[in-house]
Amino acid sequence: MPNRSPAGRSGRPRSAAADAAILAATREALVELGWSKLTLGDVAARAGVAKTTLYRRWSGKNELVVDAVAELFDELRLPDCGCLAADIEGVVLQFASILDRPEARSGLMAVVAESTRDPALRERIRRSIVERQKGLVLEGRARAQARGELPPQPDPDEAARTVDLIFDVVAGAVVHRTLVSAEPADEAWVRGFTRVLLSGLTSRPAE
Amino acid sequence: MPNRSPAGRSGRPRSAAADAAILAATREALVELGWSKLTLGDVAARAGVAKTTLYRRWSGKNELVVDAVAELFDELRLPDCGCLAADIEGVVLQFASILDRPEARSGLMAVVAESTRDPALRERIRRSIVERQKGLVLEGRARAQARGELPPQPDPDEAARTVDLIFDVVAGAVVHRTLVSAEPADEAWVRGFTRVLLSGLTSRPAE
Amino acid sequence: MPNRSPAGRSGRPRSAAADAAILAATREALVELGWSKLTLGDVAARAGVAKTTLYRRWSGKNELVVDAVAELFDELRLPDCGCLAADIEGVVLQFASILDRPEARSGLMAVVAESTRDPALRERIRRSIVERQKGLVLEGRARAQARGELPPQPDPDEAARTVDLIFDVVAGAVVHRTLVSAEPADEAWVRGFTRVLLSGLTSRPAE
Amino acid sequence: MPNRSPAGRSGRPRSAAADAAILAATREALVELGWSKLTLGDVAARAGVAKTTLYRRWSGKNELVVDAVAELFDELRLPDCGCLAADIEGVVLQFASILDRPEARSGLMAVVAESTRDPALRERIRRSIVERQKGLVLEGRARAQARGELPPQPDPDEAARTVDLIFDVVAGAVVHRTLVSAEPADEAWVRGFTRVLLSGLTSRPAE
DNA sequence: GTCTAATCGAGACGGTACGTCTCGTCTTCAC
DNA sequence: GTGAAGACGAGACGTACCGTCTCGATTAGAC
Repeated sequence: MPNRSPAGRSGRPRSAAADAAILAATREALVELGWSKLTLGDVAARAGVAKTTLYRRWSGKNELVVDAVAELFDELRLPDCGCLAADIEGVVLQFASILDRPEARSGLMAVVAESTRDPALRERIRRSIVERQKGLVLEGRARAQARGELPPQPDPDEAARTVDLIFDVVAGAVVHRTLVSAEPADEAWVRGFTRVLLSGLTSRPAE
Repeated sequence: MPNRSPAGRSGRPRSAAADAAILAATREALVELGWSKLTLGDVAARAGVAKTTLYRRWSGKNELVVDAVAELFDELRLPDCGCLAADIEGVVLQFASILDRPEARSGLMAVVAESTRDPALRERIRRSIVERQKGLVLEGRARAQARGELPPQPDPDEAARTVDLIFDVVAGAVVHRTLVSAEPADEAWVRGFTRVLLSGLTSRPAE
Repeated sequence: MPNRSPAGRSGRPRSAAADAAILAATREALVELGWSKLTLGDVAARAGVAKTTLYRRWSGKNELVVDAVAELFDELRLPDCGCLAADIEGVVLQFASILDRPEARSGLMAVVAESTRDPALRERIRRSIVERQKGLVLEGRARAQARGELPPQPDPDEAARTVDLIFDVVAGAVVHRTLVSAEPADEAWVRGFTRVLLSGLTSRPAE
Repeated sequence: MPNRSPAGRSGRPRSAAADAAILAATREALVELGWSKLTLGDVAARAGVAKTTLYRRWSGKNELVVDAVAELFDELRLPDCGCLAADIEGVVLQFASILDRPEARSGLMAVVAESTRDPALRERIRRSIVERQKGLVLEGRARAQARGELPPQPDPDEAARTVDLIFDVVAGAVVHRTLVSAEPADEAWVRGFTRVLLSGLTSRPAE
């Protein structure tokens, strides 16, 4: 994830341990200080690394935090519970539990905010964080269509639009619940959300 | 929105024009510089005001930006198109068009990010921005229930939970579409979103 | 000596105490650390002053040290012992005792070295340090000519050249003895030097 | 002049060409950048040599510059013009012409300044630069005494003191004229200086 | 002809200081 | 008492060098 060495050939190679130490230190500092009080000098000191070493690998705070937060999403897995609703509930709960960690809360929205003015940063976020999540949506939808729980969509454009829509609805709702409304996305909420997502508002609650 | 004068009695009264000039300058600076490069000294200079004057009225960058951005949401109105779907589409489009403005894009997510570590700021955002939007949801739901488009919910706790859920789904989806996916929330997307919201994923598209 | 305030009008005036504290701290640091290890951050800390305050007044290390060292030469006075030789011996001893102080030893040659590439610095040294010393030469020569100890020089150009020459010989010899040869310019040495200066090498020693 | 190889036995021998290239690069950098902006990394790059190679041979900037500047003084020769005044004028003009070269102006005073806090450096300067010049004074004085132009000094201590004094006066005056007064030590000045040195201030000018 | 050990270039490393910037406060003077 | 102006202490910024280190690739003599 960090910048590569320029030529790649001669000279002393970059320490691989430093990368890991820096990312861990970044998450630690996010927890303790939050995004706005996090300084690269402090991160370097926590990692036992010189500032220059950090700047050689990342071009700034934004890029560093994206990489540090992205690793949190590595643990996302699509469960296979046998029915679509349970699968959705499972993955949404995982997502919510990641967003519940302070290093994610502090960092994620901040880099998204910065990305509104920095296309390279937006692309980095997309590659590091968003695409992984979208893959889960794709996989879940395919599995549900195979089971007959969702209607098939033969038109690939239409299918892509639907995946994007589902992704924005799911991720957006969880993020908004967690960070804006600042309420826990707990099991009860996830159950309600899944019902609306699958059946819509106009259906009766299934007591 | 800014802090009130302490005693309120004698001496020269505060310039009312200064408040407006400062908020306008803040939005201008947000457009040009974005959140992270915006400085209060710069805002004061744009507004033709001393830094002291600014700090007397707002306690910091976060509070100032919340107030500056909140004014953008004053124009949100619930249309009355006669049917729930059209009402939703109308208000979502309005919301999307506000989020399309650079002063909102840069500022909104940034203050939300900051608010994860600052309860007072979160409360300010809730009062200035979120409650107004939630009011629209409440009003629209009531109207739809009167029309019979939505099932009634006699239990007030259950009703409040539903309003919160709808709000998180609608606002979250639009924000995610606009800022994270960085795609326009245009009419086509809004129509698809409204269909899912009302009918759920399991229903067949209404070709 | 430090830079003046730009407009000179409104706003908080610069602290006069800060100037004195900074110059004193500079001399202290010169004694402890020497020129090359002296840092402006350290000087600011010793003076109980922010780095910005220091940089607002001086444009860099060179200018600051010139001013700090220049104050040491304020105490130079031309004695009036009744005869030229004694007057010269007196003033040279004073000069030597200043050059014996570590804050002068460390700083003076360093700024002279820097001034070889910086005309503005050279001019600052001339105004702050050199002219004062040259004034003593002028005064002493006039007094000696009045006493008949030195031949009169009616041609003003020739007179100016002679003053410059004397100045370079006296100051150069003391500086070279003190800093390059690193031997003390004590009374015995000063006596020998004065004899050569007045009578030349070809004369016999006056035992 | 550079450090010797440690053991001296087997393994690849040090490149002799590198020494010369480094010293030449040092003088080049002194001319272009001056002492304070000269960096060892830059010198190494100019010499086409790795920083390691440079540090293996010299322990720091001071030592390197002393050696680089010392080579400039190799060309100093005592002329034999038949009379003391002409000999002095000749050697002083040579000295002045060396001090007129930018690589000497920038470097010489700087290392002298550093040497006030570094006895090892002072000793290196003495061995590399000062002793050579003092030898010329010794030689010239012996020649002048043989010719009867200077009085003999049978006491060796007294003789040594006189040599030191002459050396400080001559070298100090030229250095001060060149670097502090920043005026050229041209023929006219040298003639005036020599007259004062030999005959003293109290003698009448020999029109 | 190996072997072998010090050399070479390149460049990353932990440090430290740089000079600039912004912060939020304080001090002065004019209205 | 407010307002513009601007100095103040504080501290992070990103860069530049420092002098050291770790690499892989030469080299010259010793075997």
